[in-house]
Amino acid sequence: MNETTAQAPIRLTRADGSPIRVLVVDDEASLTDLLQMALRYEGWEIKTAADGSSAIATARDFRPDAIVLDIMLPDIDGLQVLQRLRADGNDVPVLFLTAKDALDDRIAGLTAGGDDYVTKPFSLEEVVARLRGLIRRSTLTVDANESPVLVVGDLELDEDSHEVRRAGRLIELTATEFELLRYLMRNPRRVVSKSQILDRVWDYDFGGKSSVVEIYISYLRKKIDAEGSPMLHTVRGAGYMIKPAE
Amino acid sequence: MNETTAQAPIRLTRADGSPIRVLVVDDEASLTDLLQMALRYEGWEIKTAADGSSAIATARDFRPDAIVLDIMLPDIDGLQVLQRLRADGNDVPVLFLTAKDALDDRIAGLTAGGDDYVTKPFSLEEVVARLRGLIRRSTLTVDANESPVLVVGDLELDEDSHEVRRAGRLIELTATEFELLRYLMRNPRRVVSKSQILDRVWDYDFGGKSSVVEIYISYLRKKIDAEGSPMLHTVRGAGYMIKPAE
DNA sequence: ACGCACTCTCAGAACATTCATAGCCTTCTT
DNA sequence: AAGAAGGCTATGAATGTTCTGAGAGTGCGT
Repeated sequence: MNETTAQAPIRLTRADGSPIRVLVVDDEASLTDLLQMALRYEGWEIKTAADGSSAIATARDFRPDAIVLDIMLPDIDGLQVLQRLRADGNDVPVLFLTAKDALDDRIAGLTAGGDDYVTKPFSLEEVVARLRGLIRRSTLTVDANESPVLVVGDLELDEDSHEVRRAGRLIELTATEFELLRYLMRNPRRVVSKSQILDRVWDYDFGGKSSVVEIYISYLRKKIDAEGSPMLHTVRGAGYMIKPAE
Repeated sequence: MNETTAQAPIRLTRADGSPIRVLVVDDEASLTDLLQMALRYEGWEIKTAADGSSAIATARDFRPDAIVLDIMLPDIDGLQVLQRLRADGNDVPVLFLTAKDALDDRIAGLTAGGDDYVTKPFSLEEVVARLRGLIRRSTLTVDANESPVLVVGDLELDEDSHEVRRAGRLIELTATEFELLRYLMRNPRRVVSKSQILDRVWDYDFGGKSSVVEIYISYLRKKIDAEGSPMLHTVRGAGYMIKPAE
């Protein structure tokens, strides 16, 4: 039979099957709303906080599996929030949000502890991918059969090495092509609209036309569907879909 | 199966599989925090102490597999802490931290006793490597299949002798090149970002640009990938990755 | 004190990526 | 069958990223 049909929706869970819990901390409501929606859609349980002290309190009660934490907060600095958590003996992995220009010194040393960061503006796919990576690597929460490799038919995408192979042959993708393909492969046999793609794969402040998606689908086709039967399908008036070649 | 996912993170454990325990002793909280984060990420269990007397007490209770011990402590000198431990019959290996200028003969003699030291400021890779070495050599704790030789394809790096060979041919590396290569080889087939590299391989007080990493990658390529197919890969916008040549 | 090896900055070259525009093609509707 | 709508892709400009050569500064050993 076709082993790709057995592929359940890719849904990271705790070892006991209960949903992943994530705490989102940012003082801009529009951002927490956006992240909350996106992460809920992953099947995760989300709580939000708008400042450092309530973040610390919520981290204690809610016991999240990961925290998304803006560096710039109205009361306590995000990095100090991290210190307080660690002083409490809380090992939860943290994904920091930071403005691209405010970078450098403050972030220094963070990734060495297994934490990570993304710069604003980000794409939701990127945040979700980083969170999945952090959670997968954290010792707290592990669903053992969770792998960094997405498979659809003879197409494989490795999130750790960033390698993509079709029928075993290595394919070079640019960063955007990679994220687009990852998104499609996380939704196999499901039509996703151009606006869904734009909302997930492009930065949230992207101001361009939705025809970029067409362009990038075209790039992907040249690389993925170059030989062999096509896996990338246009559903006219609806969007795009990936599925194993017949 | 996909053999690229089979590669487990290199994780030293005790003979019974339980996590390595390390006691970190330093009066600067920022340093113990940094080490704690980094060593936890190795999968180890960490306790910290800020002075000599609590270090001695914790060493008794916690029974660590190794101790990281600053020489300069508010109450008892680090070397005296060592003496007291040994007087107690505790053979735990010790990694001393010392300022570069405070290097004295007494410290130099330590390595003869099976202990070791690093000078501040250090890189986390160096501390972790020294600790791994100490633990590996200590009779207490051994996972038998733990070897000082990292192997990726036909590339070998010996952490004991500091020898690096590609296809059997000896390659001379500078200290920084060696640490960078070691870090990459400890994360084979995984993209590591420039900030991750900077955080792990460069001293914690390094204030420069992340473009040093590009330069050292370039040095490594000239030596490692000089002939034969390349093993060091740039993943544009993401970082670098090492993997066996195809 | 000298020379050598090493580390790191700078600046420009080389290269890759992103995205808009525009014309062509395909499919749908009437 | 014609027109309209939607989709595809070649071209190229602007931008962003990485590589590399030249050289300054540092520290080490002799």
